[in-house]
Amino acid sequence: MDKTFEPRAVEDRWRERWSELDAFAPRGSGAPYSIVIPPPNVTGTLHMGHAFQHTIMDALTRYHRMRGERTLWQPGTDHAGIATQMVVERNLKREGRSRSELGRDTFVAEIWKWKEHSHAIITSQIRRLGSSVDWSRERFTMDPGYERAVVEHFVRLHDAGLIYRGKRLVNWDPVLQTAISDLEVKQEEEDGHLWHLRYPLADGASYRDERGQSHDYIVVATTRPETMLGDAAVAVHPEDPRYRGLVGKEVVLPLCDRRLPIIADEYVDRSFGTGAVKITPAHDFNDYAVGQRHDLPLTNIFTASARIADTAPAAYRGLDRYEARESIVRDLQALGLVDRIEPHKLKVPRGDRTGSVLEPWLTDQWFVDLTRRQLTDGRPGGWTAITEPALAAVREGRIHFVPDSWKTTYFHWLENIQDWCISRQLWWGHRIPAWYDDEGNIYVARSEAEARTRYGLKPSLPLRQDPDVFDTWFSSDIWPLATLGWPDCTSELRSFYPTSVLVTGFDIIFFWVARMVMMGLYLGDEVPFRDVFITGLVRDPEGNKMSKSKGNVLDPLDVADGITLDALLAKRTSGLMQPAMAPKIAAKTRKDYPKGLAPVGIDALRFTFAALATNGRDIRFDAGRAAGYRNFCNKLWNASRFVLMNCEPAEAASAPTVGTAGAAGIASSLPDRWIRSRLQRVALDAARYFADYRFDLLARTLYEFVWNEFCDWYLELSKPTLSDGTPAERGATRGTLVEVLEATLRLLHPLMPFITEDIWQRVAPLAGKTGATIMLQPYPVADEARIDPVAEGDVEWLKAFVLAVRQIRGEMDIAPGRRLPVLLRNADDGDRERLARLQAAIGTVARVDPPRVLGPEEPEPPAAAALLGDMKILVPMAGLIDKDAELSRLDKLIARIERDLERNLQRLGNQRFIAGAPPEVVDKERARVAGQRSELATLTAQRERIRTL
RNA sequence: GGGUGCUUAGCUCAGCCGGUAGAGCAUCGCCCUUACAAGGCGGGGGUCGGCGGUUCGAACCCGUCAGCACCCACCA
Repeated sequence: MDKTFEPRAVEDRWRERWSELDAFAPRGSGAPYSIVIPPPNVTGTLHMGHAFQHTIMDALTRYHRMRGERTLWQPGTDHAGIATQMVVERNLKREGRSRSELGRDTFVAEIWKWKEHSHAIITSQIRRLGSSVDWSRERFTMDPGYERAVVEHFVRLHDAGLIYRGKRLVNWDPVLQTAISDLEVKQEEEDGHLWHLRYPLADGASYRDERGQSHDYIVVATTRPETMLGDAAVAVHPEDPRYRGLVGKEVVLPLCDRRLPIIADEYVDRSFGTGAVKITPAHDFNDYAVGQRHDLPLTNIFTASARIADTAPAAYRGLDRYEARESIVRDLQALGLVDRIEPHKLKVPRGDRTGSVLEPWLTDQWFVDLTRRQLTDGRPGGWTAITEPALAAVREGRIHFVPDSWKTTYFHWLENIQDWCISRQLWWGHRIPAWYDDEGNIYVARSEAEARTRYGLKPSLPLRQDPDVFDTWFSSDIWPLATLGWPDCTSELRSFYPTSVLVTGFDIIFFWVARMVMMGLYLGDEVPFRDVFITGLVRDPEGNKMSKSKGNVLDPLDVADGITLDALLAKRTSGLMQPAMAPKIAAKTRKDYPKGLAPVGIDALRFTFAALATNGRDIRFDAGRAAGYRNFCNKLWNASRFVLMNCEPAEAASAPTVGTAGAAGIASSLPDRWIRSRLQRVALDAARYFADYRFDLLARTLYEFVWNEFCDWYLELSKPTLSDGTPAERGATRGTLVEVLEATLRLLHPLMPFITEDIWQRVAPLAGKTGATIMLQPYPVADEARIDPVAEGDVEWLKAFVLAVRQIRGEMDIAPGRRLPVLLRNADDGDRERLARLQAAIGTVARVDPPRVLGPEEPEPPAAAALLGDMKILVPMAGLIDKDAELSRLDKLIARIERDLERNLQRLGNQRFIAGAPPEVVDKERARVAGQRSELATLTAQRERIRTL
């Protein structure tokens, strides 16, 4: 083995080998365990968040596979309608081409080309990460079988009365020129103005203001003066005394030569502005509702690109909405109709993809009814809305959120849900399976041919398919079903649905999780997954969200493989939407990664994600942490080298190598029993942490076991046996080394697949194990009979002994290599017995001569002292230890004990503590105080002795 | 306007059922001790955001305030 762990070579070797072995496919006849991948968008490449979630999913997959379950991790990718179309449009724009120029078919062909490109990158990234997905089952949301499922999905919902088409006010993106759903709208507070406009009263009516002054107009306040062209009324509150006499009268809409009624509606807030509101039903969601109540006409004044339409006065037609605003305000000012303009903060709706300001716009769209319709397919169980079973499933615990608190968010959204607009005026996506004849009749069916037979249409009747496509999420909400073969009742569907767990981010609980639950229950008659493990977001070192535009993204493979500062700078500053940001991005990058990133390898990257995966919280990616786990890999690598050097047949020729420790009458040494005992406890913990999705605690437990117990203590304790033990003793220790290392590799494998596989291949034969891959070996299960509290106690004693000597050595700056004499005072029988057994180990590990127990009357030489219970450990000072240094060390020790003792005495002096606390706590406290008192006495005496030298 | 989460060492974070605060990184000292200098050994470093309450005992439970973050919502 090389002296240092070189991740890349190891990764490449095993990735290929696993692929040859077809080891990722479900096998065996165990209980099924399945995870569907949240399909990455084919918009580009995987980011840190994907790598994070993949770590978790792969750890779960490998763990359950090793436990012998029939395990499937279903892979695939998502066509991601808007997102992908935008990427391709942007690329075209760079080449000076456009979507409209290409036409639909050519454009879609371009997107397919892009899809292949992005898909190739994504799948190679997934392979690099070691994700053990079953590639043979890979799906894409637009592959033919999936397409069929999406059509079936729509038709079934439609036939059950859960789909309708209608002219509604929707969120319209004038740049993309498509409707989007409520979820895709981001409301941001922005600085704007509140324009107070005077609308003249008709027929000589008048309005008296608070000060009794009479006006021939009323003032309405608006943040969007240009929408006045579409006004249908002015509304006041029914109980507003200021306007009581005006309700039912009319105003003259300036610039438009129209009369508008003054209406009364509870919607109006009397305290805002003047208490009078212009109502524009076709361009505002609230006004739309008011308009419905009062039967107001809908005047659509915008075109699809948010220019003024021909329904408006000629003067403004064709103007962009903001040009129109300026122009209208100018004209109103000229007429003296602008009362005043105030600065005002308002919520501006923007598309989460384009960032463009959205318009509420009146169009024909398809909706899923999530609120009010009765199902017409006679479904048993009292379905009222499709949301109800989805709420019940979580409420009744058939689906568990981890962390549990996310269910609140889920409930809140489903309980306040609106109908879902699923049609998009895009070219990339699933065409809606609906056909129209020339009279506008709609025929929904699985195909045009089916439409004709279903609705009895003549073959000659011309039909046009709806040009729109579905919202991406309308196809991904059946992902767990469709990837397993639905609508066919395949054996995969039967065994792997419901899936075991969904691992995803909180940002798509609404978009995806809730909708999958609804559709899974409706179409699949079962929840789509039992657990939902919600991960946090991966953020940059300052806690900012990672995004290309902020220039703070990291490619997970760059973390694994390392990247120079220059290359990272180039990646982050190229192809920016706002090139002006480049210097700022470069500066921040230089600050965060002054030397670029050193390679850490996939295993360390994965271990980092696991260790940071605490309780669903967002994580700040910490390159230092990753480097620490790279060191951990190296530690494991070198510990394995040590084991192999000492246990490989050539090295071990002089003694029995392995075999089961304890077999053949070989007595296990204390350290052997201790480390095996610890191993059982670790296996116990690991099982618990997997069950609880506590990957952070899992990682920490394994890290500490390997480093702090196996390496720091067990390997050191094995050395004297390996060099000086009898052949039988050596054989037993070799057996334990190999046995514990081999099991540890299996414990670690789900988190660190590559390094564990590579080492396991060399270690397994020594442990008498065979197998093509560690992946298919059983995950260690604790054997509680091998937990050995006596051995654990003995080793604790030994560690305390060694630490005491090391403390003296360290504080006195005595070279580690220098052997020290040690004398003992007050050793009781237990101490003597342990000493006899552990003398060799102590000698090697603490680098001391065999400790000698002083006789009762034997005088004590000047020495530095430490305590182990009542036993005093003495390191004679002669030629080694400076008197003042030892005095100050003792002072420090004494001060610390005094401080603690004082606090504890105070506690014991408290009657209510004695009376109120459980007796065992009080006893523990008493024992502690007694110990501290005696330590203090001994150390104080020791200090006096040294002082008087 | 509702809701959720967070605040612990210089930094990033653990801390389970309430019982004397932990890790990694950073820092200081001694060491190239044949598994590992990507290492070993030792040290220093915390009023657990503030205040109040419950309790024999609070980082942990309750209340409150402050700050930060996020989510939802139709106030022109």
